[in-house]
Amino acid sequence: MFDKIDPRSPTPLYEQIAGRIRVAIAAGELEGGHNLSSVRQLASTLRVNPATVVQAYRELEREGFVELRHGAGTFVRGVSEQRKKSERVRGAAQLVRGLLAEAARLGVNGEDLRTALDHELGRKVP
Amino acid sequence: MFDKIDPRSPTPLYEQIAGRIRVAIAAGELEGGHNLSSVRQLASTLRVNPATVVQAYRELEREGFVELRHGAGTFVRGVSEQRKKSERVRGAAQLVRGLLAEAARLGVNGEDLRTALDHELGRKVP
DNA sequence: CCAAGTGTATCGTTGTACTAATACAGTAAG
DNA sequence: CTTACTGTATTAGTACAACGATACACTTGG
Repeated sequence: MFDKIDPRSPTPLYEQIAGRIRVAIAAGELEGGHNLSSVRQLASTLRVNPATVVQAYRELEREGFVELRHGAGTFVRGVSEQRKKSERVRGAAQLVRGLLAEAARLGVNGEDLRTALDHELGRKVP
Repeated sequence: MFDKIDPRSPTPLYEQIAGRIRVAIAAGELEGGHNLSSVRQLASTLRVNPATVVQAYRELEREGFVELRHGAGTFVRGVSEQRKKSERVRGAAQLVRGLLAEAARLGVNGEDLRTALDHELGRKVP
């Protein structure tokens, strides 16, 4: 899962790490109860400091994707399909609000955004 | 135009300044050729360092909204309605691509985004 | 119980964004 | 020309995020 991680990328290491795991969970590749690599183990694999892995795990914990158990390990949280969907909707709403704020800042209206989104989505799934 | 500017806001001062002017231009309140306040003048008005105003003007220049003329002043660029629209479309597309990248990072799919966008827009313009 | 594993907490170094200070260079009206 | 205005460039200080180093505390299998 972690063949390529780029230390020179503008996106922080811990974000890259969290990102991989996040999508793996969201895609169902990692099921609830799965025991993730330990902090030191993953850090060693990635040639990264353990604290950086911890930061990634903490972010995933705040988002409700994993659970850190002191002395035991880090485990993927089991979430129902129902919950998964509502979480996706909540996440989407938050993203869209950010988008609208940014758009207002640039003088771009909502209709332009809808058109652009349809255009981008249409390209991917025609 | 600059009654309230917040030094304690998380958004940088120069972004706040650029934002006001940007929307004013996009909304047509400032027409092409209009001479903006000088760097020092605006800085004095806002109780801010001139270099901060310069940074705002530079950002607007990169985006093609204004033109800085050494020794003369800073002027609003005249842009045709056609160009304005295409610029808006370009800006919207860029924003949406960023949104999609962020969404992928979080495991949110495009359909969820479209639903969320429609929802948010529907609330504002029912 | 205890040893080897796990996460936790704290601190220091580094890099970068933001803001300011100050000296420089072009323009144009008188 | 001169002067009073414009933008330009360089530098410094501050704040904060990212990353790493190291010592601590909990859990579990033997």
